[in-house]
Amino acid sequence: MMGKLREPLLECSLPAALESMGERWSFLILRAAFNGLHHFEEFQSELGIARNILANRLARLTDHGILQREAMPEDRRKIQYSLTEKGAALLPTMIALRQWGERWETCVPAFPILVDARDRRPIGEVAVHAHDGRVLKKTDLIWALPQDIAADPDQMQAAE
Amino acid sequence: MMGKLREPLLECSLPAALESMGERWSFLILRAAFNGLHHFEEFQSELGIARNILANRLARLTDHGILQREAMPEDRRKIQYSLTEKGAALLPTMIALRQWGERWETCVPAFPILVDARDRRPIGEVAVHAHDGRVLKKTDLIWALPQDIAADPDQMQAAE
DNA sequence: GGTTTTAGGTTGCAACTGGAAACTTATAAA
DNA sequence: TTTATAAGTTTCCAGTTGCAACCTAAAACC
Repeated sequence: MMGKLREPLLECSLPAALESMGERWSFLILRAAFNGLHHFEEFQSELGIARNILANRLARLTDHGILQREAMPEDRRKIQYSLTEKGAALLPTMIALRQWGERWETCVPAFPILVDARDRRPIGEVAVHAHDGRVLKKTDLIWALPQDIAADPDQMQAAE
Repeated sequence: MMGKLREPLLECSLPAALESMGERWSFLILRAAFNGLHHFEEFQSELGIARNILANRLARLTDHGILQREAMPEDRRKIQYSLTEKGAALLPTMIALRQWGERWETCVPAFPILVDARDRRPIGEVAVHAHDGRVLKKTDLIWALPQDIAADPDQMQAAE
């Protein structure tokens, strides 16, 4: 990830991502949503978060299109919060952070264990992969300008 | 990620991970470190962060073993901050969050582009993979108890 | 149809956290 | 010896968070 070229540190998408997810509780609320929680009181009692902060975060996550709120038809007092496509797209980030915490902070395997529903085998470690599937480390990455990027063989074939 | 079984929402490794990385600026400082920044003034001028907060975050990240600090031998005023192995292990999390921001927030491809140093081709999307490499979505995941986990074929072979 | 219950919030207030700018300390350069 | 510089500290103020108590609109009960 070294080299002369460097990422512009403040115009990139990471600050944009942190705009919606960088506040305290946001990740924990998101995880609760991934775990099937849907209602204000569920979040409140499971997480032990203050009600005003929870209300604030749910509104913020909804504003950012990460959660969607919908009044339940059978009891219109009940609001169901559920992940949007955009919210669900945070799955790899969340699992990556969880795996990191497991490996480097708690140092105990999570319990219960997250497995592939199809074959009930544990999921792999989230990693950065090359186009061909090799796992890449920090030192394997560099920044490149569009013209320095190797062409996709499929595209080359199509162009021939 | 549904089913009767659910993750204990407050004893898991995610809160532990957020303990060190959940504060404002932590991720941006980490990213700057990945981009080869090493010194207080570099972080300060690149990120525009308040000096006291920067000092606080650098100390916190150092305490948590994510960065290490070392006075440079040629100029002992200069402190070099660099990523530890533990800090470098946050690479997949950071790339995942960046890719998410790129896809769902800024909606423009990052520039410059992160490529594999070996073949200069863009890196893949960070995703959750099954043991055999299939990409898993939220609905493909379930929580399992140790006894419900399918055995690893390699281990089975070894046991036979 | 009037009272009660409940989900999902607000409000008020104390404690904590974040930021800008000035100040400090140790080291190095002139 | 003075001056400059890296890396913080300190001060002060504004904004955010957390907790408890209160509010409100929609069901549910009678």
